[in-house]
Amino acid sequence: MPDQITITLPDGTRQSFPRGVTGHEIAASISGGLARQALAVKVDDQVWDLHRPITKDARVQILTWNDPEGRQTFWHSSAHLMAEALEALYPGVKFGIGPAIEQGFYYDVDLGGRKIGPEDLAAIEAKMQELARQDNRYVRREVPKDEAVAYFREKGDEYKLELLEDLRDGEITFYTQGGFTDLCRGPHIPSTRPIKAVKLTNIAGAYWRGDERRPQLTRIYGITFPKQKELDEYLERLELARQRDHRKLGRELELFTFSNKVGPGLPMWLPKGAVLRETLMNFLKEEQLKRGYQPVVTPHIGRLELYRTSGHYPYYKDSQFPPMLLREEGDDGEEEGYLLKPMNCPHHTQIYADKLHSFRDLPVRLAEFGTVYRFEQSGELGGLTRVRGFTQDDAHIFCTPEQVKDEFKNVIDLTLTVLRALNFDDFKAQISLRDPSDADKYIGTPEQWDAAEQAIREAAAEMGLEAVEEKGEAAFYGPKLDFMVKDALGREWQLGTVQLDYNLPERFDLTYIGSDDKRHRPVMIHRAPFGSLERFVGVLIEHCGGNFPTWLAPVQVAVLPIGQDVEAYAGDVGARLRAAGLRVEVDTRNEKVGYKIRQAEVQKVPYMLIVGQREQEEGTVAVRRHGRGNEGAVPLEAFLRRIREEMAEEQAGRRAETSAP
RNA sequence: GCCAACGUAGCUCAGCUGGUAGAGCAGCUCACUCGUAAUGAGCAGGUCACCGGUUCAAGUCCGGUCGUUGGCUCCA
Repeated sequence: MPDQITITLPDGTRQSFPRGVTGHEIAASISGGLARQALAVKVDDQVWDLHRPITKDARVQILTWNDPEGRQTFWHSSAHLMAEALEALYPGVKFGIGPAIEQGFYYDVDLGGRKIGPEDLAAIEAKMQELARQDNRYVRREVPKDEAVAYFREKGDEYKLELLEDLRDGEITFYTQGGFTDLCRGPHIPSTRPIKAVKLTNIAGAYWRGDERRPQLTRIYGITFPKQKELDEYLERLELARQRDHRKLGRELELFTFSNKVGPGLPMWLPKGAVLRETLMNFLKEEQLKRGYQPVVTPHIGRLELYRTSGHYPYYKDSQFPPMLLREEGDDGEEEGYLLKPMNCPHHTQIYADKLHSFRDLPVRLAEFGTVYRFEQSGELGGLTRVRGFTQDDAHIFCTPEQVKDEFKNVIDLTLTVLRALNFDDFKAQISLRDPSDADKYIGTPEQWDAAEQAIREAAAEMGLEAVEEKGEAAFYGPKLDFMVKDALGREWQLGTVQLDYNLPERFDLTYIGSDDKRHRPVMIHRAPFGSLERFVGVLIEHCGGNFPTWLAPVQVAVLPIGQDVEAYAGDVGARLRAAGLRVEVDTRNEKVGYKIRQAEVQKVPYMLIVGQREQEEGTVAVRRHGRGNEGAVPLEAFLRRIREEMAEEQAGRRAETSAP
């Protein structure tokens, strides 16, 4: 064996190093700065400790704080540091698992009957910082299984013992830093020193191994940074997120509300929120008409038999409101009654089945803003993003297998139109494919699936839509294309969805007559560009921080007379704008104009028109754009042209005009 | 559904180790008639989420219920 190995760096350069070289040594050979910043090293596709010897040819990348995997390693090591602090403060504490997460880390611990609350976190943080300053190295050690078992048996940590049961001898490693040793696969950063800023963010209960029959452990969440400044920035971002929280803005802007008396998870739209919602719906209705959709309307309930046929009842009984029973179990052993609809598709199949369809009729596109009710688990409810009653911008397309690709293109075009009109520039498309190793799970033939998956792929490509493919993510009844949207704070939400369905046409025995004069099975496509109006508006509020594009703003123009002597003129301005189709409020309250401006600014009204004697004499309005301040007086007609033009451009997605928050 | 924290006026929040509630904003009234982010004064507003217990006495302590939030689990 040669004593030299070849290391390939990310830029493609190859260098020879002595066998057993460490990531740290490679970093040092590149630059002293890199060696100081290095947290871990990626060897081929695995992240390793910086001081672990590399013994064969490999691709090597030095990981720093700037690499996601570097931060993960940093946070994983921070979890160990927190565990060390907990052991110091609460002797006898037992440990579950303590991984890094997207933003920070947590550790599940058993405090043995002791309780800790948010007030204890500061002490733990202080202890962590004290320990971090000791600059203790994270030392990796391979441990025989019996020795590992003996260690945790002695320590009395049954959780680690259970974890050990699943591990094979020879694959077990311990990591020790300072006085704390943990069963851990690693990797870790070289020492505790880089952990400078510590914030423990939350305490929550979590079952051991996610199993509700197992003991409940205390999960402590935290995040750490190499610099205090970065922690400060992180906390600032969190504060910003709170400012944009749709629940807070929804109340402040009077968009929606909840009432205990109505019930949890059942949102009510206030007048301003309802305007917003209707404006969105009208926009989509127009776009759908352009694309060959036909509106339909169906009732809010359906017979249980309908949902037995569709397969939704009783299979999804747990997440449905209990049925309205007319008859308990009858002779056939089945109850009879009605169900509040959890989906619109069964109703739509019956509209399709209302008449005999020729292949010449297809595709049939049935669209409805259908309100559905699902009994989400109480712990899942939250704001508008998870509710029990919501309206889907639902449509079902019945088509031939050959038409699937064009229909997907049509829907992609529609969805992109919607996203552009709302300034969602940063979205992700995901094609969910079947898991080829589990063919039995799926309805339809492999040939059908291959064709459908290929059709979706091609549709996305031809529409210029970059989509990631996820194998095994498809539903049992068909592949799908989902749109995930990031809000302004980088959180990801699934909104729009397009799903192919082989199942329902089969279950409802839907047919069309082909050119061969025989009956054929149509394919069904479920699609919803918004997904649910409720969730979509919730995400939209957070995306724009309540500063809606002008075409959507509940109040588009506030007319603010300076004194009572110009109220008549203000009223006239308001009337003319309203006649032009704008949503206008005229503020004739007996207040100073500064106060009225503040009110309109706080309510995030896009345009304020201040009118006084001067404007009245000249037939002008003094325009003030939300967040920007006074822009001077213009004739009312000029303002009307401006705002109309702006809204048209916004809807076409040509302008990303958002006023300052 | 499970765990934890929380629940005081429409909103945001005070209320120490138990001694029957307080501010700001919003609302109403009055005065001021005002030129680009809060005019002043006054008034009114609470079964302290609900139910039960401990106590001479409960917003405060204990138990339960409901709700909210954060997690866990689930999501046609």
